[in-house]
Amino acid sequence: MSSTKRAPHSSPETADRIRDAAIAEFAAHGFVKTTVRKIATAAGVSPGLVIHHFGSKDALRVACDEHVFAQSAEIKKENATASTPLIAEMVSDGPMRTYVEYFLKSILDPSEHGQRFFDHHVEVVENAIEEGFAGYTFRQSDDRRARATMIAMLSIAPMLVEPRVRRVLGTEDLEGSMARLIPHFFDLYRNGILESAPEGAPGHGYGPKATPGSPHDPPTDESD
Amino acid sequence: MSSTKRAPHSSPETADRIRDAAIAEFAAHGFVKTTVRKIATAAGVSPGLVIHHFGSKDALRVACDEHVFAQSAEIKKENATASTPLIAEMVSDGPMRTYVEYFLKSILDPSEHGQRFFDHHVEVVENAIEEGFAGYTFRQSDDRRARATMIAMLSIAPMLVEPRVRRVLGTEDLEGSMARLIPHFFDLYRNGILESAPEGAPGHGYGPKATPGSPHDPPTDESD
DNA sequence: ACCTCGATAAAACGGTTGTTCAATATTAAA
DNA sequence: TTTAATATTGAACAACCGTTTTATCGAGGT
Repeated sequence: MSSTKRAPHSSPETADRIRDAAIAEFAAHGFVKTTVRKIATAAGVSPGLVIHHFGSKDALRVACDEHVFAQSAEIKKENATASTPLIAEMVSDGPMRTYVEYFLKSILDPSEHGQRFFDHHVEVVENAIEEGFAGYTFRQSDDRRARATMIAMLSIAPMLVEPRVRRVLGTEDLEGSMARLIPHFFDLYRNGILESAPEGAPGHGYGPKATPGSPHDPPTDESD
Repeated sequence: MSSTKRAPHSSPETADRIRDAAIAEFAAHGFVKTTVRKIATAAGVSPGLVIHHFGSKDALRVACDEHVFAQSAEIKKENATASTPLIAEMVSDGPMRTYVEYFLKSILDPSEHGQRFFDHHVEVVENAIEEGFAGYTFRQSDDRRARATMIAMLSIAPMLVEPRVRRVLGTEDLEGSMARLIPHFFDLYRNGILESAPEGAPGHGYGPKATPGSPHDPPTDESD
């Protein structure tokens, strides 16, 4: 028994090629605009074969989700002991950048898939806040979850609107935009951006008469 | 000569009703997912009438762009002398909130329309940085444009990912999520979030060996 | 050799899309 | 009242969507 049951006909990695083409298309144009026919053309196969291998467009998306999740986890693991900083890994070209864009498209799409990605990202950030990250330590807060959520938002916001930033700053690619913005983010993280607050200004609240009932018992976390 | 040439038949504000329905649909579901038929149903007319009044779906979008831009400018003007803080105006229900969501959907859509919105927003923020805003003053920077771009990003990021934040924090609506997050944003703006940096850490740069050529002559804006 | 089975392509199917067309209704002007 | 013009509808159109069907081909097992 030779036990190789698959690949009776031609290439056995055709399904992988279709999946990779789908990931690239989804990452570039989102899920609604990407059609099965475009994926098939990009993979060099017929539209029917895409369905044959994955059952449906939605099932193909699930397969892409799992592959992106697993692969980016592996890249992160390799990167933990490597010399490349992971922020540079995200910005520079390569598979990780495609995965990040896939991840962003998932978050923006109002479907269940993206929620998993975002939940996981907040969890990662929450750990980074407590244990430090790349030598940096963070000021803690009573409401750890909300603080981690805010920082998670800060970390994905630049890539979400980078195509717009490009035109405002005159930069030509993601690396250029980031090189221009990152100094300001570091300055924000270290020193804040406010120079002075109006007299009698509270540490938070929208303004004078906002949130009359304090709806969710917001923790007072003014550290000093 | 009575000079009223329009409205020979029934309601003359039918076109306005169609436009408002389109704005609501675009703001809620984006441009790709919104169909002419859904707009027509929401406005209580036939699909053909939508095209009759605006020519095409894209031309309708242009009309919506202009209306949203003009109306939100007017609301801002009214708000400048009113008691309601404009952040509360954005978060609370009402027409402004729909316009903000329309604005966000435009930014995310890779079309020319959203760029105008983002450019304008950065300009508004740049003015606010120089002249102060609601009693707050901001630390300045050499690269004013990049700093304004960063702050503009920070101001729209929370609403971009709020649907995801909802599930992470257990909040039930936009107001609840913001009430939970805003204290942390104020803390970030006033004090930053870093407690300590690794020894020999520069004020910026991705990490140890990043940006070897200093590609865009980033301004050194460490204020102190 | 035969048989089976999965990979694959080509075509077709039903549904939805944006848009057009023909017909009707209604009002302003003559 | 007649006429011209526009608002409005309902049906139809071509294009495209995801999916199904049909048929062909080739490799393995027996």
